[in-house]
Amino acid sequence: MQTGSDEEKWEEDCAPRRVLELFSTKWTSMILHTLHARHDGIARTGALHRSLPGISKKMLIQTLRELQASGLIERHAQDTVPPAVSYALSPLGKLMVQPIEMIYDWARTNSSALDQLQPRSTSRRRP
Amino acid sequence: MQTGSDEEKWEEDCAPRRVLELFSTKWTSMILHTLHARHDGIARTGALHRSLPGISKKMLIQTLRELQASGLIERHAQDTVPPAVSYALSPLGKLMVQPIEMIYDWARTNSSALDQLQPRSTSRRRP
DNA sequence: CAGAATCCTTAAAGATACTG
DNA sequence: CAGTATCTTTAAGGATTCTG
Repeated sequence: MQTGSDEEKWEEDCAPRRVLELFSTKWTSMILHTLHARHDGIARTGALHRSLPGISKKMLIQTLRELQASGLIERHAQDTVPPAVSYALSPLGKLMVQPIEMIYDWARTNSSALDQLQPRSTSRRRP
Repeated sequence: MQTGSDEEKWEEDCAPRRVLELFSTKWTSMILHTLHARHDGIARTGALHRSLPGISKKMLIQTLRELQASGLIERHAQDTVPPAVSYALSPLGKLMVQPIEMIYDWARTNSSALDQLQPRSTSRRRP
């Protein structure tokens, strides 16, 4: 009994669920994390792409667009040729980085325990 | 520069990504959270169902099966009629509850800032 | 370099009905 | 009460090609 209101009101649209939605898109958290932890909050498209093993160009751009629409990152384009585009964490983005880093930190310090986690047998496609 | 190894090795299968995968299944975190926060770690199927607004019976059972296969919960069935089944957090499950609660706590204390988050326009189906 | 435009393949999710 | 069995729908993700 910590805060007083132990009778938590369960709405379908509560703050936790909104955050979880962000986590549910595969690349969202990884992009925000990489932007923060590897590029100090701002990076060009190509650099970002190279820092994210496994992502396709399409998913990178698409997720960046969604992050921009959500107000988590800002897109800065210099009208040169060839074009130079940077993506930077917005203030709201820097806030959202907090829970993401919490997860990353927790995962790293508990990585050995996580080895016991039985992996899900999804997408067992042969190479 | 905190830990020393700032040159983080990026593998596709690292601890953070494994945790994020759990978060990517819609109901996983909510079930674990509910089990922990509303039922003290153990609950019967029906009670759990009633505590999770919006979930279908199929998704509940299906996700419970996956959580069980991952070793996060244990299923206890009494062979009576009608059957009485309980699901309880395993030790590993209690561990995984930690990051989930971190997210929930963070989301609640930052709920006002989260209002600025532009919702994604997915599933705009009319009722 | 950055991105748009297609096409395609899978899962995730949900609705519904049936069973012991 | 707890669970299975189907059947749809939709979205997520990915591969590839083209453009300024």
